[in-house]
Amino acid sequence: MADFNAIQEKWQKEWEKHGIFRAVEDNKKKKYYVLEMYPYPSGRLHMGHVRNYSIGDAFARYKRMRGFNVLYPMGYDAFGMPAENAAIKGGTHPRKWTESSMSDMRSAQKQLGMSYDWGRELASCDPSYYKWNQWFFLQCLKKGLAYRKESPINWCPSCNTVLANEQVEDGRCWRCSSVVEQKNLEQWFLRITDYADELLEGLSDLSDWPEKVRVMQKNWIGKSEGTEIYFDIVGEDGKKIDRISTFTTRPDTVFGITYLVLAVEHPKVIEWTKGTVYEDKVKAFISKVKQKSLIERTAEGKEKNGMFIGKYFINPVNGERCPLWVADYALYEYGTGAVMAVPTHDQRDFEFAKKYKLPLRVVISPHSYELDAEKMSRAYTEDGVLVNSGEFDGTGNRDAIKEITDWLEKKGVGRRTINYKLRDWLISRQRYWGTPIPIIYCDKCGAVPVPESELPVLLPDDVRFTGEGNPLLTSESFVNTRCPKCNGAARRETDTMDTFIDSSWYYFRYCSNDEEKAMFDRAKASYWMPVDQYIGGIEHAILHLLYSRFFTRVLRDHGLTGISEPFKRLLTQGMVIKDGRKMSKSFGNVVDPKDIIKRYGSDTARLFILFAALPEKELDWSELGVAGAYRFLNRVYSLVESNLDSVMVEGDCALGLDGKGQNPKFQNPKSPNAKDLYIESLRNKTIKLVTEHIENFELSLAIGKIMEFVNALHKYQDKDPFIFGGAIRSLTLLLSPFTPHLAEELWQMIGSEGFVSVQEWPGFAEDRIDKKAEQCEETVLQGISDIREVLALARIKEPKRITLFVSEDWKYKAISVIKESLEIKKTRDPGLILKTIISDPALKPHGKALSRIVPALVKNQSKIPTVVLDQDTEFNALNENIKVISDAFSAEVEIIRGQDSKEQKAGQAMPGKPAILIE
RNA sequence: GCGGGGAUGCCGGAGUGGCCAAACGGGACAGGCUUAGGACCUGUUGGCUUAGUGCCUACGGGGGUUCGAAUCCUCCUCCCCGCACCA
Repeated sequence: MADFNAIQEKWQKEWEKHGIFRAVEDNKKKKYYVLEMYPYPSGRLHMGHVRNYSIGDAFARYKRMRGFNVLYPMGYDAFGMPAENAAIKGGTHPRKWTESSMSDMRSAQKQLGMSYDWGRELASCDPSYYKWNQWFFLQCLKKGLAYRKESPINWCPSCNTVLANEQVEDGRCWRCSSVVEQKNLEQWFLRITDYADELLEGLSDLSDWPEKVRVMQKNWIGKSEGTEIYFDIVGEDGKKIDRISTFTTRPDTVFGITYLVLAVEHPKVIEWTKGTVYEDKVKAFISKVKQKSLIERTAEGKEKNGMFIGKYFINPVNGERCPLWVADYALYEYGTGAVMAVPTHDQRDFEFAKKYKLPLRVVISPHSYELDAEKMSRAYTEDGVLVNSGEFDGTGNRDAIKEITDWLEKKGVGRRTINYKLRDWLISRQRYWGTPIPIIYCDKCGAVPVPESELPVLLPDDVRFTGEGNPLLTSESFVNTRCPKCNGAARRETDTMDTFIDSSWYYFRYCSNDEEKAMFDRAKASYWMPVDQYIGGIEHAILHLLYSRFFTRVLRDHGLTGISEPFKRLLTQGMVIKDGRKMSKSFGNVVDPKDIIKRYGSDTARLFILFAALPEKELDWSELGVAGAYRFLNRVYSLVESNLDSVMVEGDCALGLDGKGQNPKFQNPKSPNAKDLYIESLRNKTIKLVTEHIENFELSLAIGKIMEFVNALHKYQDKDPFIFGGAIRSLTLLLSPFTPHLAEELWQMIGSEGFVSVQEWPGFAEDRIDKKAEQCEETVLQGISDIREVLALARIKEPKRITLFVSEDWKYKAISVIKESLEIKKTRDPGLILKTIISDPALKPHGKALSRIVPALVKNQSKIPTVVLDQDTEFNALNENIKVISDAFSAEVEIIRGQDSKEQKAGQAMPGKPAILIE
């Protein structure tokens, strides 16, 4: 049994000593940037991390072996609440806590054998990093992309800070799950909405992102095209007092408006009721609604509440006067905060109107029946024809959308507009452990930006962590400063930035992590960026990935980069679960990677985790599975160790099936025999499939193929040392991305030079024809399972003639087998020949099958001179098709009739199954 | 409600028109090795079976297309995930 822990330590030291994973810009080489979402250093590496890195490392190693100049860095998302909470609890300074966590994490990552370029490491809590957050913020400020505004915001009472919209899940804080409160505060925002349209448009270019993530982002941005309609507001006396605008996507229903609702936050509600009999009641209603939590207000199936506010509006299309209401179902943040209500054609309005006995009027009539407003049980939201709509009666409702909008625009009572759900990004946080916002408040000059020359604004150390309020407020030396403009006494902004700012550009920083004069070196970034392969959890589908896409565009518009999209290809890895639930402390089902590594070694941990499930899927942790991976690695080790005397490594391939020609040193007179050929062709096939699987991120399938190969090598008797040696060499190369330590060890054992980690990936032949393997003995095989191999052999031998005997059951199958053996892919365009065949009704039954192969054969210029298909007389059509084949190849086609000749020729051919004779 | 993804053998999980009773691994069973256990190796692992290159039943359920369907179309059921009073 191999001592995997010793092997892994040995090679980790060697790799480090020789610095083989360092990435250096080289314009002559094609780059490839592999990146995992940098972790928050919580101090404990969990299985999710191991999975994330195992996937990334396997891919980075593979790409490196494919000859790419690979950038594969690691760093830490080092600002954040847990460090601060630890300080409150334990009295350790967040910096200290974070640094020790990072060091634990780093050593665990090194122990796993990840091939990072550690020279590019970064930590976001480092002043040399967060300085550039501040600089970037100031640039945004100059451009008007950063602004300060008082508005209703989400407040987490437990974290003692505000949250961005993206950080509220089901009305709860994304971190601590406390119920989020609504507050009105003055805060800093980034104007991400300026980029809403571009962020949406850009999604269509991200073809290598999971559909799911793209859809989630699309929904989050929530673009909807519609119409703004203006209504004059009148009092009881009919006198116009104001004007209001509403947003709708259904202008075709304007004639059905019977009331209008305003959101409770809408300032006009207070204004218009002031001093009226409605004032007190409305105020009471508003405060009642506002008291409710976000969860209560948005709960499913919640009953809608509202009240009349004593004012009316005039519908511009028909001059009708209808009542104005305030209601909790209108959202102030969306559209204009005012909604035109059409109860007959909107379910929400319908429910509200029924509850408060507001009138209903049908304006869209279904094609096949008539609606009666009195009898409707729910709103009619399908298409139909306009009725009760004046000059628009009889128009289809979809056409009416355009026509009515045109009409509104012409009359100056409406206009086309676009609405987004996306809100600006609130970046202020009332916490200590983050990037200080570089702003100084002066009584005279207002909010004054810190001059760039004074950056970074350092986080002070003289703070007290009381657990109440922002610790930064306790630092006198930080808070009290002088105004950069007037030099008068002033106070610093004590809010820090959302840590998502840090993670929105760290991937640029890796390109030149030591750059002191800029966020990053533009030239280096333009070599490495964009990230070619990004890997991380689905939980960042919106937050981090949307912010990063926004940041990259801002950087672009600032002239710092030429790209718009930071991540070319994205893989969202699945969760690691155990016993049917997520691995988590609260479920008590956590498996510590350290224990697994100690017991089985890193290679086993990595192999299991990659083999147990496809990367995107959930991975069910299984102790038995881990043991299985461990057994497999032992089997591989002993396969090599106990057969070292049969290993002769003279290149990958003895017979030249890799297309490079036969190895001149290969001269075993008994070889190649069928077993040798089988191993050789399996080797070729394995390389091909493993390569394809890795490219498609089907890592578990790639490993499965390697396992099959190992099983076959175990069964390989009377080994030819060249062929076996070549197979072992290939196997070692294939294993290298997955179990790099064992691969290095094997590489050394078989006497190969250098590190396997930086060898060239093995090649494979797409086409297995090899003229130099002609000497292999003439073979006659029969039976279904052999067809494929026989045809492969046939091609090596360049036979004069192949006779394929098929019974009726097998006609179609045989054709498809030929097709596949000749490596003809699906032909979607059957071309001229197909037309000829199916135009004759007599050919119909087999036309389809043959029509797929014949044009393909022609196109591929198959090297088989003669194809003989046995046939039953009733299948005249087959004859015809064979003629087609014959013409296509200008070759002789023999048709053998009857049982006798079949049995004769095939020798042992059994009825019902095909046989092949090679001459 | 809208959107995305699923349902395969004892289990995890491949397979997207014919080498499919279904890869690979786990588990189980039998045998070998061994003082024994473990480890390792070999074989079996849907049912029937005259043991055959045999038959039947099967890839969530119904219907369809096809010479042929786990795979394509259609309807249905159930599960997971995201968004959700977005006008």
